[in-house]
Amino acid sequence: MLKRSFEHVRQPIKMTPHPNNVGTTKERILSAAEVLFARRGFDGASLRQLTAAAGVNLAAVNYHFGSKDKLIEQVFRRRLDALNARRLDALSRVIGTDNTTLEDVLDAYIRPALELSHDDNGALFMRVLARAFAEHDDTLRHFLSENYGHVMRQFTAEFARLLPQLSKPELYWRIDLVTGALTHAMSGFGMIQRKSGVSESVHLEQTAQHLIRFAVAGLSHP
Amino acid sequence: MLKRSFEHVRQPIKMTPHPNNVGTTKERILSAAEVLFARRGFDGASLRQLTAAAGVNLAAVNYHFGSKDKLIEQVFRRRLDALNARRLDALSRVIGTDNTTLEDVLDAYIRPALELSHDDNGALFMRVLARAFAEHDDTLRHFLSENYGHVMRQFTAEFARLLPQLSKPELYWRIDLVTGALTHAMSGFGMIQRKSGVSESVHLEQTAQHLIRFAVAGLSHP
DNA sequence: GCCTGCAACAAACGATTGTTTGACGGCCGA
DNA sequence: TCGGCCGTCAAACAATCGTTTGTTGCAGGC
Repeated sequence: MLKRSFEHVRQPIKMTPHPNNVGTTKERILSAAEVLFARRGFDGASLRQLTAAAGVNLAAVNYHFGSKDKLIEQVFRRRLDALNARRLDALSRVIGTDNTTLEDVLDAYIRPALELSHDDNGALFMRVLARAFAEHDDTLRHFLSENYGHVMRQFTAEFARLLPQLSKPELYWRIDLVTGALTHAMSGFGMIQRKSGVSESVHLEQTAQHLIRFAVAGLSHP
Repeated sequence: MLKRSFEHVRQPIKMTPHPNNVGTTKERILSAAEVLFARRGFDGASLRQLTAAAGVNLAAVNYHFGSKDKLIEQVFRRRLDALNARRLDALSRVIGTDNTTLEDVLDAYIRPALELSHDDNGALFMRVLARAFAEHDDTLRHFLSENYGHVMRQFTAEFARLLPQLSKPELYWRIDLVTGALTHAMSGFGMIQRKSGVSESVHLEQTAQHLIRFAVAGLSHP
């Protein structure tokens, strides 16, 4: 029997009143939203908690963003724009040569995501993203596809070039499973947690190495 | 720009009024809860939507379960008890012999989960589970660990026996990543969708094959 | 000096939330 | 036949939700 049920998921939580006493009102709202959406979900985090945590007035969200839903969209855009720009930048530096390896492309795919998940509140955003994936929502699917689908297509094309022996469906399957492993690792739910004696940058490097070797094996096995 | 924002995630939805006109009130509530929690999340699904879908009175949830949170817990228990019983049963049939293969153990681990995700409303429960994972909640973590941790430990021990060359941390990493791929595949968000011409059972078999071969490669690479 | 536009604020809006209440009716054992 | 439990029901509860309102202070342009 659970001593405490799942109730706390939707219970009010304690927060330091003004973790963000710097930056513009919009930025403070975005940062506070990222934290609270990660902790409580889109429905679970109320605008009152959110604006209190940001140290701004309740009406500021509707004033600056129009609605709570528009705010959610902006939280996505702010992080995903940066993530995908870095992914494409990293990819452009490793392709086009004859000796491009699978590890290179996977590194360009994985490392920007891992770095995002290790800086600042980026890890929290990864949980927001994992939540959104779990929502399994068609509108989100379209949003991601329309705005960031070209990134995925570019990586897929490169994987196809490096793995010519795989049929299209087979390749898609394997990329899908790699993405699942990556998402899971970044959301940080699994057994693996950073050891107390290990620095943040070392842990990032270890994670990247494990992921890349795992992905290489999963993608290129006969 | 999104034509429609993420708003619909929290908008009222249309449902057939009484999809479950059979079974006891408790069972009808549990089934309806599974469907609605998967579609809208724990916060997004209100007791009024839920009881209306089940065709029961609003107060029935609090009467039979005590609270909404207790109901959530029961939704978990009903499915996870069955899943883990089948996992342990499948595992017990493949271990203990000298010629147990990695494929056998992975099959015992993956197939019950996939079969659950393909029968009845089981696929919806998988989305509930994926959501819960994304919630990244400590109470949920403890609940899963206390109630079903022994299953995971048994599989881990078997993996360790079959992969003696791997250090403990290395093994945990790889199992973690396999779990991520499995969860992702079952939540059904990825690119791979069942083709219209493929029957449900064939698709299950294909998914199992892809997952097992991917997992074998990821677990046992040098 | 006056006016306009922006940003922030307290206060209130109607709607919806989970939960509780008390009454009603049918069933079963005594 | 009576009495008591059990499941169901409409109705109401206080609390909280996202959003809107009207007002205030403070800039910079004319």
